[in-house]
Amino acid sequence: MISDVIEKMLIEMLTEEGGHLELRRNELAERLGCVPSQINYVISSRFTPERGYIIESRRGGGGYIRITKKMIHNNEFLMHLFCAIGDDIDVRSATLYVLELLERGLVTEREGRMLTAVLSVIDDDVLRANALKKSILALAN
Amino acid sequence: MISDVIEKMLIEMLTEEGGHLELRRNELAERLGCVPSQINYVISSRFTPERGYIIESRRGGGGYIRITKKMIHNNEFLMHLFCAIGDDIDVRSATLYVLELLERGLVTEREGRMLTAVLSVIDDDVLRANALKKSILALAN
DNA sequence: TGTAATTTTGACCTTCTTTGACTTTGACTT
DNA sequence: AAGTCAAAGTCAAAGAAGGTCAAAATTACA
Repeated sequence: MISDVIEKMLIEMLTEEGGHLELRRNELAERLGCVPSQINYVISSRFTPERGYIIESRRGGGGYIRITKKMIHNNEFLMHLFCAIGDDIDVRSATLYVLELLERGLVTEREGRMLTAVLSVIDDDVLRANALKKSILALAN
Repeated sequence: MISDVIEKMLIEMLTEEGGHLELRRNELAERLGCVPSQINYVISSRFTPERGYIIESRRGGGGYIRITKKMIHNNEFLMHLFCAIGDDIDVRSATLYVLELLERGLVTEREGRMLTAVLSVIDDDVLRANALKKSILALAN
C-alpha cells in the first residue's frame, strides 16, 4: 500500500530532521510515483493533530507543506488531558481544564486568561475541543 | 523565490537605515536580476499599511520609491490592531497580526503559537475576529 | 459473500509569483 | 510651450505550487 510507504518515509525524514520537515508535494509525489493528492490523503489520515502533528502549507511558486511533530508524549498529564477532551467539549468543562493546566503550572496566568477568553468565544463544542487540543499541542515542546 | 529575497533585502536595508529607505526601482531590479514590476509586487504584497509601512514614490527623472516603517508604541499598536481586525478576519491576516504581536514582544513565543493554533482551527471569519479581539483584551490587564 | 471502511486517481479550484507590454509622470532642453 | 527621456505604475496573462472532492478500486470484516 503506497500510503504506508509514504507514511514511513515521512516519519523517517521527520526523525532525521528532528521533528521538523518541509516538503514539496509535487516533487515528492513524482519521486514516489503517485498522484500529488495522495500526499494529502496520507497527511490528513495519519499526520493528524491527535497524533501530535501540526501541518502548515503554502500554495503558489515556492509553495511547500510543513510537518512538525510535537512531543506531548513525554508529558503524562498533557497526554491524559488530550485524550480526556474528546470530540467535543462545552465551555464549562473547557474552563475547568484550563484551570487545571494553570494549577499544574503548565500555562501561565496570561496564557490561561487568553485561552479561556478564546474558548468562551467559540460557540461550537466540536470546534472548541479542536481549539483546546491544538492549543495544548502548541504548548508542548 | 525571488520575492522572498527582495523582501529580506528591503527589511535589512530598512533596519540598517533605522526605518527609512529610499530606492531606485530599476536599479534595484537590475541588481537582483528581475523585472522592475517585481519590486512593486513585493511592496504591495508585503510592505502594506496594515503591517505599518508607508510607501511614497515619484516617477520621472530622479524618481524613487520610499519605504517608511511607522514606529508606533505598543498601546497605540494594540489600538490600531484592535480596529484593524474589524468584524471578520481570515486566517492569513490573523496569523500576520500574531506575528507582529510577537515581534513587538507583546506576546511570548508560546503565546503566539497558541494563538495561531486556535485561530487556524476556527473556521469562521467573524468568530475568528472576536477570538482575536478577546485575546488581545486578555493581554492587557 | 456482501457490506463498510480505506485507498487511489483525476479533474478542477484557489492562491501566489513572475513577466512584459503599455501607461503616466516629472525633469530637463530647446 | 513643446518635446524628449528617464523613471515609476498598472494590469492582465502565464506559470507554479498546493487543496478539494467525489468516483472508482481495493481491502477488511462480520
